[in-house]
Amino acid sequence: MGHWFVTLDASLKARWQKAFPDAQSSTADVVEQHAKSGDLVWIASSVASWPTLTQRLVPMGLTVVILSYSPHDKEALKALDLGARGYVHTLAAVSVLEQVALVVSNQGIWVGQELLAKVIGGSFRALSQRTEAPANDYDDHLGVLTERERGVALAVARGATNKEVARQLDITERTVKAHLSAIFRKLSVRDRLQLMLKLSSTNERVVS
Amino acid sequence: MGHWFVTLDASLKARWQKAFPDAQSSTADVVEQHAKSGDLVWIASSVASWPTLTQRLVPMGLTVVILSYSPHDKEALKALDLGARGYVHTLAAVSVLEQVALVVSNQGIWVGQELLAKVIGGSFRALSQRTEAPANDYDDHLGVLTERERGVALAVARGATNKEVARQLDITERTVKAHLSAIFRKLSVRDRLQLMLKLSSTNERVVS
DNA sequence: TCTATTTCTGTCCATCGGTACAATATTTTT
DNA sequence: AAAAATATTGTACCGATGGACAGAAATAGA
Repeated sequence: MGHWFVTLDASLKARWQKAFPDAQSSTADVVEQHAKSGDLVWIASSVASWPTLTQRLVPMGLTVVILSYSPHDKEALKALDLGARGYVHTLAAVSVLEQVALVVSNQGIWVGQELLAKVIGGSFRALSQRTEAPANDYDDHLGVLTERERGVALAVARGATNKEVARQLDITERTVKAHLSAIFRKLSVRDRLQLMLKLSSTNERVVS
Repeated sequence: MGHWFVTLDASLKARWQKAFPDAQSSTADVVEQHAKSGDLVWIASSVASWPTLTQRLVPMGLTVVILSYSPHDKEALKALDLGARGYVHTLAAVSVLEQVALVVSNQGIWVGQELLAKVIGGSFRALSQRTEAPANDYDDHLGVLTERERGVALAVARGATNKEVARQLDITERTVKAHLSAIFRKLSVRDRLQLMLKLSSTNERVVS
């Protein structure tokens, strides 16, 4: 199994070479063309194209780990969502990187404990609601919305612009506005900011 | 690193003293006032106020483990959601308690394997990374801002419009815009929505 | 004292966001 | 079948937002 490093920061390469002496540091293109199935690819999130790169590499059978200088849950979730199998601090100790390599190359997923706790906590709400409370906080806010409106509301709650929502749902921006007007009226909020607050207050899952 | 025990059950104290001879058994108030950052606090779930106590202790930099006579998934998830880092049976073997202490005091999370398997379907590994530099998340995001910029950022994160912020801080709308421009640049966000997300993601306090 | 930082303000302008009028087609309910 | 709800798109209007140029006063540090 080979290791590949993708970064713009030259100072990182020395660090990584130390952790994995037989690793190769290269560009996105080179990795895409020469990496073999099963190889492990470490990508710095400072590489702007890391999401698309991840999306391309994962289907090729490569294992991707994202490294971030300022790890945060949202980016971690995005990384996992795109198929990455690990999310670590760029400056994690070499011993940690070795452990990460071990875990992810054996079908494991490596993620920080804060995120893990949140994921578990979020699942808890979903589970407990189904088992004992049919009327849940999901319905409290989003239940009055139609399926389509829910989709728009969630996209907006993630910070998307109207244009982005339109692209995501493959409808025109005008339609997004129409749905939003209905959402605002039904939920009694004045704009997308208040909508965001309303949803995030009781429905953390919108970020995942 | 000190150990603190919070319980109403006197019989537990002897047990815990055996596991951790240098530990202190005391009340919630005492712990809150004397425990130091990094200390490990064991709380029996028979203490009715354990959720609120956990919520107060975690932000203080304390590591919290909840002990339950009748462990169940729902309570465990609630504990984790509140920031506890471990959930164990009150009568777990002393050797187990020692392992728990080792894991949680090294940034790990301890939960029963049944729960872990149930919630995450076996795809996650309960390994954890030690994220160095535990600069708190407040400074992570807002530390680079000036005092005034922080005020503007927090107001906007609560969903206020520029006009409202201007009124609140008794400055012109133009000044609010100037501060916002600086905030966006410093925090690398494109607009107030992303700012909102960035702040609420790791700093729940701003929205509450 | 000089400099850098911070705070506050101005105008202009392009874009975004939301509403007010719409209309049409599809699906669901009665 | 008729009615209601849902999903879609259009034009026009206007306030909100954010950047592009600014400038000026106060404060803190060297």
